[in-house]
Amino acid sequence: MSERKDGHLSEVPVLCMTCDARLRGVCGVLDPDQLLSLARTSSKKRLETGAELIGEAQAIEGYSNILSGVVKLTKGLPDGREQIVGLQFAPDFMGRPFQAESAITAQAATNVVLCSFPKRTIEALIRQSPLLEHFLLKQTLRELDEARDWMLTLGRKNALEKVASYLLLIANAINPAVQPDSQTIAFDLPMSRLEIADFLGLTIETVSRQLTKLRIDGVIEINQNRHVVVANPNRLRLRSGC
Amino acid sequence: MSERKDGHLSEVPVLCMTCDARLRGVCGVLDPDQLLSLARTSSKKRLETGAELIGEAQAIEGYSNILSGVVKLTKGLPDGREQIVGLQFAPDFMGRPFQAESAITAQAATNVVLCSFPKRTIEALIRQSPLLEHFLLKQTLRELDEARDWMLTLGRKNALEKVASYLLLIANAINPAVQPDSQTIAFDLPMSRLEIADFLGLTIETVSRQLTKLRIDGVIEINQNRHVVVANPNRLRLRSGC
DNA sequence: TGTGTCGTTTGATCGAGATCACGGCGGGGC
DNA sequence: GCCCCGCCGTGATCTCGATCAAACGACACA
Repeated sequence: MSERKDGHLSEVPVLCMTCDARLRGVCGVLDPDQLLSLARTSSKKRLETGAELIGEAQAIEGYSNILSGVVKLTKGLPDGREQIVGLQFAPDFMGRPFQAESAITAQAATNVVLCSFPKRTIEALIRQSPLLEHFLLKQTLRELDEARDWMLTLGRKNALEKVASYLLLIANAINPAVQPDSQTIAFDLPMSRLEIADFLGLTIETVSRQLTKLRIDGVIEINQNRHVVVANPNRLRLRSGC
Repeated sequence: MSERKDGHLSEVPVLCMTCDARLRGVCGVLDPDQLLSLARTSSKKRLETGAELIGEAQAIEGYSNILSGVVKLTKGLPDGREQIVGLQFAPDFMGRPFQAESAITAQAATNVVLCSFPKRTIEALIRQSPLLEHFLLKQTLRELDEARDWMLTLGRKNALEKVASYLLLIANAINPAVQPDSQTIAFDLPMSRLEIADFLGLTIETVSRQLTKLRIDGVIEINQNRHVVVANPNRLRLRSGC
C-alpha cells in the first residue's frame, strides 16, 4: 500500500468488486474468496444532500466506502447546538469497528455515492485479515491526527484564521493532486454556510463576514456562493495562523 | 482482553516484564520470546512535572507505557498560543506507529513514571503480532472518540460548561472505579490553571472565575487550589451542557 | 409577472470572555 | 526572620464574535 503526500492511502483495500475503477482490483489485502463474499453482500447506494446515514446512539448496521461526495460527522448537545467533528471524502472507508452503537451522526453533506457492507461481513474479515486491520489502524491514526489539528483550530484560532484554515483544508481534500505552494487553486465548497459554521464553532453571520473580508482583501474570489478561487494560496496560509 | 465500563482496556498487552504488578503477565498477546526481547530493551523512566517526552517535528524514538501520572499532548501556533489535544493516564500506551516524526508535543503534566521501548522493537512486534495491532486499533479508536467528544466541547460549549466538563472528565479518568451517579467524588487536579485553560481553549482568568462560580454555587469545594470535592456529581453534570 | 422560500449578506447592538492590572498566598533560598 | 518568585484570584475595561434585524439574490411555482 502506498501513501499520497497528504497521508491518505491512495490504494485502499478492495472492499467491493462492483465499486468504481479506482477501487477495483488495486490491493492484495483480501484473497479471492473474501472478495467474493464481500461482493455478494455489498450494495451501491446514492444519497441526496442531507440524508442521514446513521444517528447518535443508533445501532451500527454497516460500513461503507465513499465513492464520491462528502459525508459530515456531527455531535450535538441536548439544546440543539451542533459541532461537525469530522469530514469524510472519497475514497475514505467509513465505520466504527467493535462498537454496537454510534456516538455520532453521519450525514451526506453533498450528494453521495457509497458502497456499503453489512457489519458482520466486515467484522469477520477483520478477524481473518491482519492486513485489513493494519489498514484500519492507519486510517484511524490519520483521522486522529486530523481531529487533533482541528482541536487547535477550534480552541485557539480567531474567526478569520478559522475560515482561512477551513478553505485550505477543503482545497487539499478536494484537490488531492498536490500543487506547488503558490499555484492558483479553485474548488467548490461542499458545504453551506451553516455547515461551515458548525465545523468552525462559529455562527453563519461570522463565517459570511470573514469570507467577505477575505474577498475584499483580494485573497479569494467567490462566485455563486460556492465556487472559490484562490490566486495565491500562500496569502491564505498567512491568514490561517500557521 | 476485557474492557472496563469506560472503554479503557483493563488488561493491556504486557510490554515490559519489569513493569509494575498491574501490567505484568496479564495478557497473552505476546509469546515468551517476544516478551523477552521487549524486556531486554525496555527501560523504566521517572519524569518530573514539565519534562518533555517529545516535541513537535522531532523524530519519534520510542513508545511508552504510562505507569503513573498524567501526560499532556499539545499543539502550538507559531505565535505561542497552545492547545492541549489529549491527555494520557496510566495505563495508556503512548506512541504513534508508522510515522517518522511527531506532530505533537508530549509533556509530563505531573510526575510521571513510564516504561519505554525503542521504536524498532515495537514496530517489529506489531508486524509479527496481529493481536498487538488489534489492541492498538482499539486504543486509537477510543482516543478518536475522546478527541471528537472534546471537539464538541471546544466548539460549542461556553466557559462554565467547559470547566464543568473538564472536572467530570478528570474525575472519571483519575477514579476509574465507576461510582453510582450521585455519589460524592474527590480528586486532585493533575494540572495547573494555565494547563486547564490550554485544554479548554480559555484563559487562566476565565478558568479561575468559573471555578469560583461553581464553588459559590455550592457545586464543588476546592482546597489548596488542587483538591476538588464534588458532593453531587449530577449537579455538575447539569452544568456541563450534556 | 408577482410571490414564496431558502440561503446568504450586511447592519446595529449586546455580552461573554479576553486583556490589563494588581494583590494575596505559599514555598524555597539565604 | 526576610525576600523572591510562581501560581492563583479578582476587579476594571475592552473587543471580538453572538445576537437581533432587515434586505438581497436565486430559484420554484402559480
